[in-house]
Amino acid sequence: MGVTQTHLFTEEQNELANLAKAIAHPARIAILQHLVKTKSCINGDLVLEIGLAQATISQHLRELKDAGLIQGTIEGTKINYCIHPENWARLKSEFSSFFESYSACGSTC
Amino acid sequence: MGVTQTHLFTEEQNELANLAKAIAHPARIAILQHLVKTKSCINGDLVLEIGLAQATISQHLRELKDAGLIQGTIEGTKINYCIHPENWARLKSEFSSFFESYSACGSTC
DNA sequence: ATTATTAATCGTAATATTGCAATATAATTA
DNA sequence: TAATTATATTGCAATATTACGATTAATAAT
Repeated sequence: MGVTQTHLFTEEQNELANLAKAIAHPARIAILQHLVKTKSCINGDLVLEIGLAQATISQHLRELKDAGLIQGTIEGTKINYCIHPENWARLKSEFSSFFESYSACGSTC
Repeated sequence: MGVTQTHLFTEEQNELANLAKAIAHPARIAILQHLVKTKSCINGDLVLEIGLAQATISQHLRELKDAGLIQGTIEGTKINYCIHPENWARLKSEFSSFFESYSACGSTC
């Protein structure tokens, strides 16, 4: 045990859960907020901005990249990360439709 | 190690990450979708609906309750769960403002 | 009172995540 | 080429999560 039984759920449910998991850590929230604010940034900035070790930041960046939320372009020895516009929009719309499926009116609890 | 260093982050970042974590599992997404659809439901329904064991569903329900996303009222031997309207609205608005902080126009990647 | 029904809790095993030091890789500069 | 700089990867330890059987608690029905 200890492994999520993804086969029990729909593609949509697993996808939404994975997207949520990608942002389910304050460091990754902080990274995304920094990317949004500065429009782009390099890995080293984040190590200073956030107090975590370089290896840890790199790991969080990879998770965000794997989830498709950010992309990086090589600039010399540095790597310039930024939000992935299309996937960000998709994330936003998937969460929106999830949240909006509930209209608070007729709750019988 | 293995423990998230919450002290490095703002209240807002930790809160958003925790809310994301609450929905970062397909079973919890499925439970919420079922609650949205049926307006209310009991634990036993979910055990049939989803293929997980009763103890596992109960555990997921507690996580959703701890995050404030659902509430339950006792009805005889059963417990009737439903979405927590105010907290759902808060969740929705926090995610909205997070997603909308990024406007896709000026990305320089 | 005893028995059924329903859900929560406990205990435990398996797996995942978080974090970092050390090392490796890749591009730049002297 | 060698040294430097910046990031990725590896290996490992600590902690968290997921899942479920067994048990418990609380109410309902007989």
